[in-house]
Amino acid sequence: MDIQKPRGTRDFLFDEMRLRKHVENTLRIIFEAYGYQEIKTPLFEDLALFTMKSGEGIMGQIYHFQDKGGRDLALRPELTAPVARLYINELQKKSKPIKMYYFGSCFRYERPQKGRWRQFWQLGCELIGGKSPESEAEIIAMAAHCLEELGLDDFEIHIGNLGIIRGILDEGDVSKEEQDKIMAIVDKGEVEELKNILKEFKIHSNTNNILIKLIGMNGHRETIKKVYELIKHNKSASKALMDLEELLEILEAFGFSKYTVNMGIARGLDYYSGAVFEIYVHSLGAQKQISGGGTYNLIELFGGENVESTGFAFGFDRLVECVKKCTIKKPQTKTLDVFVAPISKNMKLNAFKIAQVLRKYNIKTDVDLVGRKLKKILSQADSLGARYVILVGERDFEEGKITLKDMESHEQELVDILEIITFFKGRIPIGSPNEKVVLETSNSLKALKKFKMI
RNA sequence: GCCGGGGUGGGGUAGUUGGUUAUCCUACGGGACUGUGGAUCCCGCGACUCGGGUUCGAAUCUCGGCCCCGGCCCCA
Repeated sequence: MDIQKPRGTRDFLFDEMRLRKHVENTLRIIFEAYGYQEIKTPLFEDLALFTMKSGEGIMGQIYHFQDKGGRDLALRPELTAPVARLYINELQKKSKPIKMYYFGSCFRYERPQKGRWRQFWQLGCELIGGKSPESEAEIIAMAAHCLEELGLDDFEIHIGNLGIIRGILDEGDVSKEEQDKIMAIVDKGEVEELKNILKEFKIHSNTNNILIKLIGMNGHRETIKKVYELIKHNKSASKALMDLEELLEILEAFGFSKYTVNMGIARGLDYYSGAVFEIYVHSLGAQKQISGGGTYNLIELFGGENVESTGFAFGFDRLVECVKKCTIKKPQTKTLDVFVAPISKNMKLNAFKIAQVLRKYNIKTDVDLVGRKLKKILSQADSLGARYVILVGERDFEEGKITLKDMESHEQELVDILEIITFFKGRIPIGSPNEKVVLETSNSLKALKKFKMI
């Protein structure tokens, strides 16, 4: 029987996991440097959590099932809603702002393609109860910080504010439903399609013209002025534009100014209310967006108080792809520092004892478990990338010594059993166990030495 | 859901106008080598994605499924 992994899922092997862990740890450190604390929510939730937010339309892409109790459950397709739920359940009365981050996999039943899988990972955060342009700016600065720390430089951060288009549409007396449809098409960036739907909805030509011009506008900070000329007659759109300008000003104070102002960012969903941003890496191909976020009002939708919330998430898998292609290679940590090789069978137990001492010092140590010949053991140690091999042989052992072989220089030297840890100090990363363990290991080595001296 | 390209040992491949025992490299296991790794030699292991059809005979032709790759749709 040949069982394959489910479509759109992946196995990650050693090298891949090492890279993923590197990316994960890098981001964790930065998120925590900005004061975020990690949370974890269930892998599956009540189905309604996801349908009430986005409507039944998303059902086609949800992994949905009934448990033995007949409950309708769903593997989470994203993490924003679960985090909002967690906030309502647990954190409503905490002092604001609350900063939390998460890392976990999500599931969507979609056609797999480059940059898109059925199980994928998101690493993101939510900032609940912050003030608007400040929180947004800090979050965008943090996102940029992450990318820079990972050594990426071909990313683009596009920032917009939904209040601008909404303001114009309100002014044109466009209904809520029609607005949402229009926003969805703006998000796609299809100008022709937009023209058609504006015609279909019989939108006033004045509003129409402004919109068409507006969504094509993007650039650096000077774009604000151009947009202002276009929409200055509209009070709420102007207010949103001012917010956006303030955001940019703060963002620059936070040290990031490589942004692109983009009026065409709409994020598709109607619960976004203020600033929105998306990050692209064009070299990724069709699925080039690695991150998206903004300010939204989801908590109220779920029955909480009206509290402003800003958040974003990285498409973790896509981020890893970027890092993979990036020329700046991270220093590769050795998977193994030491391999302990008994030269003859009767040295086996001694080899185990020595290995165990090294492990107490957090030295990455492996030892022969299958009783192979020395030649094979060395070959094994070599293919594992071991930096050193400790040869435990009878002749050396008679003198209370072992042979320490440097696999890179091919040199070897006799080292006193009691000096093993000392030998490694300064050569490989070494832990500092507590006093009790130090004493134990030291006694263990002494016993080993005495054992053979007799 | 749609379009296109694919699927031969663990990895990479040759073979595909149908015709012996399916090629080579690598990896892996063992040995030559009883205390010294990446070398060499020998031995071993191991594959035609699955199912139906055509045929005396299918890895090869044909149909369908599954899976992979790229794209469309979608993308909370």
